[in-house]
Amino acid sequence: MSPTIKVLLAEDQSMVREALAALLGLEDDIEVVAQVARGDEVLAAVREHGVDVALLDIEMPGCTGIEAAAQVHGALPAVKLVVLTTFGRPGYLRSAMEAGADAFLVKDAPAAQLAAAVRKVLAGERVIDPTLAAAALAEGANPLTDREREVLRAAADGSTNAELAAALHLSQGTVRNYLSTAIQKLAVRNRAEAVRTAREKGWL
Amino acid sequence: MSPTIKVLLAEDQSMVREALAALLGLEDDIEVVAQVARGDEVLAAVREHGVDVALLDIEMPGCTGIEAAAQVHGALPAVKLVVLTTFGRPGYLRSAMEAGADAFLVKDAPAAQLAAAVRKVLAGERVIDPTLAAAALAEGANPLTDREREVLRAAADGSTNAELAAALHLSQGTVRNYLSTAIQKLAVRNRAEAVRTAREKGWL
DNA sequence: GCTGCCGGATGACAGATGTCATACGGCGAA
DNA sequence: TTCGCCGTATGACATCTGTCATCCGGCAGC
Repeated sequence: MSPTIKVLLAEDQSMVREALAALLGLEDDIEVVAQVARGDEVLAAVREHGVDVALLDIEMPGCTGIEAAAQVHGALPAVKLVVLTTFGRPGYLRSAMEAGADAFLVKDAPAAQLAAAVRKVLAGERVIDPTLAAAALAEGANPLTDREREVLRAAADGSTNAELAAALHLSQGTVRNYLSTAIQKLAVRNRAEAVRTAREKGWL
Repeated sequence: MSPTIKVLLAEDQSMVREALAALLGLEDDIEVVAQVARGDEVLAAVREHGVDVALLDIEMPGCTGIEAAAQVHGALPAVKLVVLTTFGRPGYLRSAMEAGADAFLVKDAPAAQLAAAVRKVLAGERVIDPTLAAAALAEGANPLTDREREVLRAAADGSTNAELAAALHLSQGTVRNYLSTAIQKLAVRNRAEAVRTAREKGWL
């Protein structure tokens, strides 16, 4: 009856990407018309191929799937967006939704949900794992300020205060202040734990 | 001519696992006869289904794909082992080979290499990315002692010296000594960097 | 039987990190 | 307009971390 659904797949690991394409290729009503390996190639590819639904992994070089989703949503609001991720972090779900995503799937969900989600978003539905949705709501919003987040992100690789200060054009004392407040807000005891929990919650 | 190749797929993320199954299902001479999501279910499944080739992801609950490979290699040496991983860490390659793996593939290699590797290992070949092999050789062996590795692994989540000491039944001073030697061996400047580089090299 | 290395420990010291009080300009909400 | 928060900064202080020298018992290799 209706023409096939044109899907774009954005995922950096070729093997996974092509495997997902094979999976979707088994569906009669779905056609993978484009594949990209970088977040910053998504928008152009969506435009070029007249994509109906974009399937976006979060962790990608160039820019994240969430940023790509925001770009597509801004430029072509009719395109449906499915965000697909390894990590079921509530903060990711929240950001994805704010970026205009229509569905949020974790990669350890059954494969059948992928094609199902594609059809549902095209029908105007939103697809979100209820457990994750609950977790996202229960956890509340990111308590970190922009600067705190930046400093924490920069500190994630084990850089010292002096290096952070140089990299962010701040004084060492200020760096310590930000880390200190971040540590308190996250209710942890040092920067390493702060990085860890912020990551887990998708707040980084 | 020859009967189909019986393959087992071990990978914890359902969506990826089933997608890889779909991919391999497109090949006439390959049949995915078993899928497991945990490392500790591999050996039993290999036995039960008379598997020819086991495809093992490294990061899995239960036990790692490398440990699973060692088990299978010990119990059923005729079974060919393909280790598949997200991270092309030279240390992983080294451990995989020591565990008896016949092939080592990274997930960002083209999908076609998967079926190709399955056929090659069955023909007695070994399949290893030459760049990775070079990196593994260039890097040398893991310089960390068992204890240093344990302490570093335990320190990875940001635990303080006191917690590490308690968890590992050591004195705080000893914990600091191990971390200090690990930091020197890895040529870095603090425990966070040590964790980071040890992870990168697959030495953790 | 030495010589090394590993696991384990102590003490001392320097430098890094975390906390707190305090300050100032800007900006948004009440 | 006043209050509060953010970004930025300083100084002082306590604690944590990293380094080093030194020690012990055990065990492997020469």
